[in-house]
Amino acid sequence: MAPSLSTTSYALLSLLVIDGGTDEGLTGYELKQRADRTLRFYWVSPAMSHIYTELDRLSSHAFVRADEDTTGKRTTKHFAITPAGREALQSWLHTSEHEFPVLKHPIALRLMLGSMMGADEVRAMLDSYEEALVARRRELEAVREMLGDRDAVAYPARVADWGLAFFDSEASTIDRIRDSL
Amino acid sequence: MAPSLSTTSYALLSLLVIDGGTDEGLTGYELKQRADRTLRFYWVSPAMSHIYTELDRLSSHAFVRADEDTTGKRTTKHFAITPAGREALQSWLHTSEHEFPVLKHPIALRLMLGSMMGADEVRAMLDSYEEALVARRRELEAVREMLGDRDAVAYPARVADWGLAFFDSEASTIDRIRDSL
DNA sequence: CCCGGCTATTCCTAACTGGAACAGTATGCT
DNA sequence: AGCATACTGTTCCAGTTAGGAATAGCCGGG
Repeated sequence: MAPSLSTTSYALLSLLVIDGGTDEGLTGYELKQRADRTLRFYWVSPAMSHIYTELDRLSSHAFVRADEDTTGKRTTKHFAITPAGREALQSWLHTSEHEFPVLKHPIALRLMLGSMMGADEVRAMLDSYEEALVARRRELEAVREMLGDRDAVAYPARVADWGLAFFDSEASTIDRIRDSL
Repeated sequence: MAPSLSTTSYALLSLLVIDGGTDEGLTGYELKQRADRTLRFYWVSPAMSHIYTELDRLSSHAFVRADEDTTGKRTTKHFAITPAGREALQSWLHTSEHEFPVLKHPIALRLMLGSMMGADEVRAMLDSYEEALVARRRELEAVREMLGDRDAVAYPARVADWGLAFFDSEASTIDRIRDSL
């Protein structure tokens, strides 16, 4: 029955619910910006090309409606979620198969070969990861602050807190490993 | 100069250093088993077909040597890292940009839409994630125990500890979110 | 008016997944 | 010994996901 879409498809659909629910939908470009701002913290930031192919797919299932805007010389498309799309999202939320998170951690991968690097280089690597982590945390903090404690966005706020906790856990792991060298 | 390989290529190369360093190399099949046991905790567990294509690629760069075993009726190939391969791995460790970790978190993604699910269903989802987390943690604990506190595997042990810390952080986040519902 | 940066989309290629198909090997049972 | 079964090992194919570059209109300031 329900066509099996990829998780990223549903992620985009959920962006259309959260960010594009009120007005007349978002362009692929805008969707990319929303994804870069929030989705990337707990999923991926899909490539532009990927977003457009997913939108085509969603469109073919009538889960999104594509409104062409031909006012200028260029026709741009605004995508909005349809009732069928909301239904599909609902039934996906209810399915009990919850996949386990996947962590692709290049730093841990390199740390595995620490003996080929030497303690100094390992320390330098951890330092630069810590810096990147601080920067990334600040970006997420900004998102978190924008959410505030409004009831309407209580769940997104919880997800943001989750991300912050992850960053903090990473930071303290870095400290512990550095001390162990 | 250095042909740019994917991170997964280097990950497989590092498995050949760690697991296949002493004897005469590993088969693609064995490599898959090693990957399933350790690599998946901080990177991915590549599909068999992917492993073989990467081995072909590594072979074409002479970073691995393919020894054909024709003793039985079937010829199997054992792959061992070459000095050139070690060099490539070294220079990857030293030179390349350290990408930021990517976390693909289906549970967080669904939690985002918690208001479409209702508190009970959210709780159920968190419960089942917690269970999966406990199981996964146990598997990693087993790996960690096998490593012990031998100096030779001090770095892999640190990576395993990192993974355990991540699981613990996830568990406590689940608790906190459940309390907030 | 033209230059640079933003908006918007498309195309091409590479990375990666999953499944099926095929075949040899080791084991344990009757 | 014969046989079933599970494990080992490899290849092929079809599809999905991802990244980069190319293209082009839009929009403000000097």
